Amino acid sequence: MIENNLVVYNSLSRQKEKLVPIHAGHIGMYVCGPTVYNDVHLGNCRTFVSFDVIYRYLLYLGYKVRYVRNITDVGHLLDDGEDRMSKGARLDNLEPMEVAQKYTNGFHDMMRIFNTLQPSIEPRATGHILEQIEMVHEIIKNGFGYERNGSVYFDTLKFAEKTGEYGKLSGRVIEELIAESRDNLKNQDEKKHPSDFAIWMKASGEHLMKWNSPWSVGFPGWHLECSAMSTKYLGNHFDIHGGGNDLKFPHHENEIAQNIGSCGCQPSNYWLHTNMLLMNGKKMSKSDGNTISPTELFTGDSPHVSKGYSPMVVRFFMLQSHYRSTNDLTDEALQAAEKGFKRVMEANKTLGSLQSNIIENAPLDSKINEIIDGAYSDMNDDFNTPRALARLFELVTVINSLKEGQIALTEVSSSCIEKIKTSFHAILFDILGLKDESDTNAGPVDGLMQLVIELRQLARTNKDWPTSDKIRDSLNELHIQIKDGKEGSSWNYK
RNA sequence: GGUCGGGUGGCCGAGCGGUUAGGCAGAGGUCUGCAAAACCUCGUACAGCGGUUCGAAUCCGCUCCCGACCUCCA
Repeated sequence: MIENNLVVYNSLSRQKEKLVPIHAGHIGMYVCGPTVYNDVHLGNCRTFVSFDVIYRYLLYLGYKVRYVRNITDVGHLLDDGEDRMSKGARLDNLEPMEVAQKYTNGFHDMMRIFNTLQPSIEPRATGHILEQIEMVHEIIKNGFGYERNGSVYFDTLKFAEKTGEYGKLSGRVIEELIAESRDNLKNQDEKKHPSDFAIWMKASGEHLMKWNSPWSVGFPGWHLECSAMSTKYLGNHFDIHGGGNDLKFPHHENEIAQNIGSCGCQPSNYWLHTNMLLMNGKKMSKSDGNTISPTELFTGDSPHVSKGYSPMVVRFFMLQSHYRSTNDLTDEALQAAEKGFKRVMEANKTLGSLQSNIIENAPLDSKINEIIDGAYSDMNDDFNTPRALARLFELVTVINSLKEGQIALTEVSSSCIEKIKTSFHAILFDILGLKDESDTNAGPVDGLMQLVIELRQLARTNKDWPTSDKIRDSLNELHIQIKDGKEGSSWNYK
């Protein structure tokens, strides 16, 4: 039995709740993955990085987590009724599955670049057509679905009347949906009610992706795959369901309707929603052009940034805001994140070489323990990464002070230093999922730099300042910074 | 128009009844051959107007701005 003090904000109840797993020690988590008809954009990345931290923290607490994140490769309609996959295929002159594979690969590459852990299961919508058809059966059997010309619709009005569940998550009232629903939707005339949505759609002749079903040759509705796949791999009722804020309605609302409509139970206890990534104050969005691709951000090839920022700097930047807050991406903010990130990573290196002779009960121990415990409390409070990071920066000051002698080594016990090492590492790498990008330069560079530093030190000892400064300045031009400390010099990439 | 969420110091961003958030930038200092790095100190803040309270950035009301969803989006 794992004890936790974890509190999460549940979108369903609109308040923070203690996380109590259905099965002690186990957590089932479903996160809506990407629709693979285009390159992933940064907004997707922010959401998946957020859930990556959530996943990592649950693992850190000791839970056995089944993390399911789907790939939607069918059923996602455009305004004109064309399937996204089919449209992608037509434009690129490819098989629909070729499109799906191409962008799935790209998505996976980007997830790796952002250092996210892979989900336990990554099911594809097209691999679960049978399960979806089965769910349509159940919904019809329970009286919440009706067929029109080979398509099947979910009867939202009847569902709302019978269960009172429709609209709870997104705060919508069915009468308002009647009044406000647009009438330019596909097959509007087939629906009994404007807010009804397709769970199975009959395919037109030229439609590329289609399957046989009792109702027609067609394809499943957009929301259905998540209901079917979460049920298949996590059961009728699981712990956490996550996704971007913009999926609350209609996607998640309809998902809930389908799950309750087919098996009678609310699929998930806790609904977690990430907020949007903004750029210059506006939602970053594929459709309105206010966007920068991850690659452009890394290379700096975009009018929105003055230079490139590394993946870990971007990840760090994202973690400096809370997942439920909007995060405004600006060049200035990224520069600040870059400096902060490097400072933390440098401190981590410094930490490795710190030693203390005092075994226990040194004067600063309790203060340091407070900072560390505080960081874990922050994570327990709905995964408050910006606060946890703030504590880490307090530790950075302690670490640097110990190194430079502003704090005497006798003021901190060796066991406390060990605790700093353990916690710093756990939070930074295991939980927040950051990594030190400068570590990748193994090979002869370290040895070379040692030699250069020794030669420069020789020059300095001889008061040969021109030589000493030439070495420093030339290295600087190569983006290598020399840092002269009390115990000799060290270096790092700028 | 409906629903929801915001407006915090130069920028980003936590907090959400009494405590220094933190990062970056800026000012002064320590250290240094000089510089950088590091450390120390400092500054200016809670959109506006009322109210509740011993006490409000934090609660209530009004006003003004901004954003999201309502239509594909993480």
